[in-house]
Amino acid sequence: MTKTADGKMGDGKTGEAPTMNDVARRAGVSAMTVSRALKEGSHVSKATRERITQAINELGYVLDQSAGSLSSRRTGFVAAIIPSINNSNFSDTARGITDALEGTGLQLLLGYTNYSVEREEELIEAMLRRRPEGIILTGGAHTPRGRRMLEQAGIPVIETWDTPADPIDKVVGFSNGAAMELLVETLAAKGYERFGYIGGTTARDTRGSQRRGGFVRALERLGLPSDRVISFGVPPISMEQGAQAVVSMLERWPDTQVALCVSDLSAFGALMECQRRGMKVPDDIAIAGFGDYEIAACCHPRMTTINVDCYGIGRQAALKLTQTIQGMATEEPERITQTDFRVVEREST
Amino acid sequence: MTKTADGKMGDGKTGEAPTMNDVARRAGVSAMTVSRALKEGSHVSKATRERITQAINELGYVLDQSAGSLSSRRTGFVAAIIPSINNSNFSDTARGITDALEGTGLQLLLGYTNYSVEREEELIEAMLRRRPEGIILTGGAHTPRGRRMLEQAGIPVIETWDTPADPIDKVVGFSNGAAMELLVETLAAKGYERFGYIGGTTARDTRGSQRRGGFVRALERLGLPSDRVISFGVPPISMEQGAQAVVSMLERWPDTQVALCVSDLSAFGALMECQRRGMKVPDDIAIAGFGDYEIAACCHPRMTTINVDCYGIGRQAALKLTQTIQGMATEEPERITQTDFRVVEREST
DNA sequence: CCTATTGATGATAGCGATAACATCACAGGT
DNA sequence: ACCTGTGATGTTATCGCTATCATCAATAGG
Repeated sequence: MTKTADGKMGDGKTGEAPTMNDVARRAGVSAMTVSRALKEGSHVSKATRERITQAINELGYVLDQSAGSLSSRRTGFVAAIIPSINNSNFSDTARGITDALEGTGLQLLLGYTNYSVEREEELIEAMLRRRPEGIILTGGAHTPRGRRMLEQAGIPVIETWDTPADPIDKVVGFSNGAAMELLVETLAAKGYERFGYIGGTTARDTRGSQRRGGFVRALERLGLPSDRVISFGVPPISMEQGAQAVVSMLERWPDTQVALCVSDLSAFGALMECQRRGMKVPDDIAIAGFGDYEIAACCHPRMTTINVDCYGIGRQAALKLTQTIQGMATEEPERITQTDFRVVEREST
Repeated sequence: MTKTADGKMGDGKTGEAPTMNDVARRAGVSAMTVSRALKEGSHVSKATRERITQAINELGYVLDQSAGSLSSRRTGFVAAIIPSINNSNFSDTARGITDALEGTGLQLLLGYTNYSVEREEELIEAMLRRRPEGIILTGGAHTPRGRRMLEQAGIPVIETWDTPADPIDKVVGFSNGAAMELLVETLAAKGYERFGYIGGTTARDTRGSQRRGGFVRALERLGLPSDRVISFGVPPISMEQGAQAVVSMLERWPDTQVALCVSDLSAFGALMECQRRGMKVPDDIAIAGFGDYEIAACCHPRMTTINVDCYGIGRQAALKLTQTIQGMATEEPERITQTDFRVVEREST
C-alpha cells in the first residue's frame, strides 16, 4: 500500500499503467527527455535526471520496451531454440548464451522443440514474429519452410551442436560422428574388441544418429564387428531406458565387452543396472557415455565419456551473434567455429 | 532462391522486411483485412483469405507481433523466473508452464536468477519492460523493490514452489518444511534415531533453509538430536559437494544412521561417495534426498526421496494465470493452491 | 417488400516509445 | 564582440499493427 497524495489511487492498482508522458508531465519535461534519461550516454542535466528519477519512482513507471522497439527498430531479443530444456547439456548451452548476452541489453527468448523439426518450425515462426535480432538453433536439420523463414529473416542465424554440410549462415559446433569415432578408437587402443552401442530409435535425434554413424564407421575401419546396436525408445532416451537397453544387449550379445551409449544419462542407467545384476564395471563390462554430464564425474565407478563444451557452444554462439549484430565495426566473425571435444577416460572402461 | 517478377529482389535478402501493407497491396485488400486473415475467428471470405495467404507466401511475410501488441495492448507474453535452468526440478516446472501455455497464444519469457534475489529484481524489471500479461516466480522471497514492482504491475503474479506467509497475489506451491518433517517422521518410524542433514550454506536458497528448518523441527518434536547439520557450499549444492559433505559428516559424527540431503543431487553424490569408501547403503548408512529427480529412481540402490510435482506446479501456475488473464468469464481461481508431495521409500533407507 | 441481422471490408486514429531535426543558451577561441 | 561548437531540451513524425466505427451487400424473418 503506497500512500500518495495525488488524484490517482496509490495502492498499485491504478487503472492504467503510467506512460512516459505521465512521467514527463510530473517531472515538468518532455517525453523525449525522459526517454533520454532512461538511456545511458545521453545528455541530460543532473538536476533534470533527478526530477525524472523521482517522478518514475513516485509513479512506479516501467519503460515499455515493445513500444520502444517499434520506434527504434531494435527489439533487444535474441531467440534460441534447443531440443530440450531438461537436458543439462542444452541448458548449459542456454546458460552460456544468457551469460554472454549479459550486459549487451539483449534478452533471450528460449524455446524447446522436444526433438521435433515440426515443432521447431512452429517455434521459428513464433520467434520471428517477435523480430529477434538474431537466432541460435540446435543442429542443422530443419523443415524446408523453417529454413526458408530463417534465410529470409534478414538476421544472423547460428546453428550449433553440429557441423551441417550446408549451413544457413554461421555455425558453432563439432562433429558428433567424429567424437564418437574418437571414443571408439581410444577404447580399441586399450584392447576392447566387442563393442555395443545403445541409442534411441530413428533419426529424430540427429546428433544421436550421427554418433551411431561414427560408432559404425570407426569399427569398420578397425575391422571390428559393428552390428551390436540397440535402438531403444524415443530419443532422448532416459536413464531407465538405458538400463533396459543394456539388458537387451546382454541377452543378445552376452560377450559384449564395452557398451557405448548415446548419452551419459543412458550410460548411467546401464551402469546402475549392471551393478544391480551383480556385474562388475569395467571388469565384466565396460560402459562409456557421451556429454560429460555432472553425473559422469560423480557416479561410482566414474564414467568414461566425451566431454563437450556445452556452455562454450552457447557462449561462442552468442558472442558471434552480438559481434554480427553490433558488428561492422570489427571484422565479421568466422562463419564456422569448431568447438572442442575430448575423451575423458575414467573408471568405467 | 525464390524467383519473383516484381521490382524487389527475390532471394530473401530484400533490404527491408515486408510489412502488412506490402501484403495488402499485393493481395489487393486493405491492411486491416490482412490483419483479420491472420487472426482466427475473424470474418474474411475464403477467396480473399486465399489471395492473402498467397501474397504472404510470395513475400515471405511474418507478422510483427511487437507492433501488433502495441496496438492491441496484449503482448502475448508470460514471464517466468526460476532459480536455475540447469536444475531439472525447475526446468520441469518451466516445461509444465510451456505445455499449459500451448495453444493459448501465450509465449514464455524465461529467466533464471542463480538463486540471487538481486538478480531476481533485475529480471523482474527486465521482464516487466516487455509487458507480460502475467508473471510466475519461484519462492516468496523478493527484494522490496522487486515486490513493489510486482504489486504495481497490474498483472497476475504467481509465486510457486513455496507457501509464502504474505503472498503477493496467487500461489501454487507446498511447504518445503512440512515435506522434510514428513520425511524425518517416516524414517524415525522405521527406527532411525541419529539423523544428519546435508545442505548448502546460508539463506540464499530459501527452500533449502526451509527444508533444514523442517528437519530440525521434526527431530525436536520427536526428542531426537537435531544438531548434525552440515552446511557445505553455496546453494545449489552439487553432486560433488554432496560427496564431500558426507565425508565431513562421517568424520564428525561417525555413528550417523541416516543422512538427509537438501536435494537428490547432493544425496546422490553422498551415496556414490559412501560406496566408493566401501560402505553399504543402507546397512552402514542410509541416505535420502529431496525432489525425486530421475536419478533417484535409477541409481543403485534406488534412493528414498520426497516426490514433488514439479511439472504440475508449472502447469497449475500457468493454468491459474491464463484463467485470470482471460478470466472474468469463469470464477476467479483460488488464490492458494497446495501441491502434493509424498515420501517415496526406496532401497537407500 | 421492408426492416433487422450478419458478413465482408475499408478508413482512420491511435498504441507508447524514439529518430531526427530544430532550438536555444552558453562557453571558448580569436 | 563575433563565430562556433556542444550540451540540454523540445517538436514532429513515424514505427507496423489493430480497435473502432463506418459502409455496403446479402440474407433472413415477418
